[in-house]
Amino acid sequence: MNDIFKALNDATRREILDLLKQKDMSAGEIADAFNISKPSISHHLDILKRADLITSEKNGQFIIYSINTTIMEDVLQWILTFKQ
Amino acid sequence: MNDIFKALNDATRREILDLLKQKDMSAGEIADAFNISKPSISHHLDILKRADLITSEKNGQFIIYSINTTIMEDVLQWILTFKQ
DNA sequence: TATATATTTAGACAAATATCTAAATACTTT
DNA sequence: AAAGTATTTAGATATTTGTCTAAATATATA
Repeated sequence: MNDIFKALNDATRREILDLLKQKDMSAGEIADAFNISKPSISHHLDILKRADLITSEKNGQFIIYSINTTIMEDVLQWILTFKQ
Repeated sequence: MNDIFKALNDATRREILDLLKQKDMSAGEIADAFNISKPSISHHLDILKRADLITSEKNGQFIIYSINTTIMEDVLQWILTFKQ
């Protein structure tokens, strides 16, 4: 839970998730969507991956990232404990 | 949304919310539940309050904190955008 | 009014974080 | 094999964060 909230505590990373919600993307495509250096985006992707919020798969010289919605379920459950 | 995720990105603050989920508590009662100084807890309460996750009301020399579940709805909605 | 209790504010400090540039690794193409 | 493209790793740096102690503020009580 710590890793998840840590990962979500950054606007850039939340935007990355918003992008991946729409379609899988390579690291480069993701980086192109931001005004931030590729190494920094790579670091953000690493944090998201450690939190299991995304997965990656190598495809030739590209690395394709996908969102992992099952982890969101954990957050959802935590939030729901406050809903009554 | 930034303030909310920032507030949730700390185990102590999430525990404070878990406590307040059960009942309203004074700052002192909350502090007593942790092995952390009162000023530090006061600081955590401030961050939770800025995020609107809790409210406070003065009662004599005590300040009583309550959870504000309506803000959780915002997080819930954000999470739900990933659920399909 | 003086003392005790509850809480916050102020200021300091070590640890964590987001960012950068330069270099390394891995794959593709010529 | 050499050159180009994609991505990460390494190392540096400024900012943010969580914590502390000491002091200030506010209320209650003797």
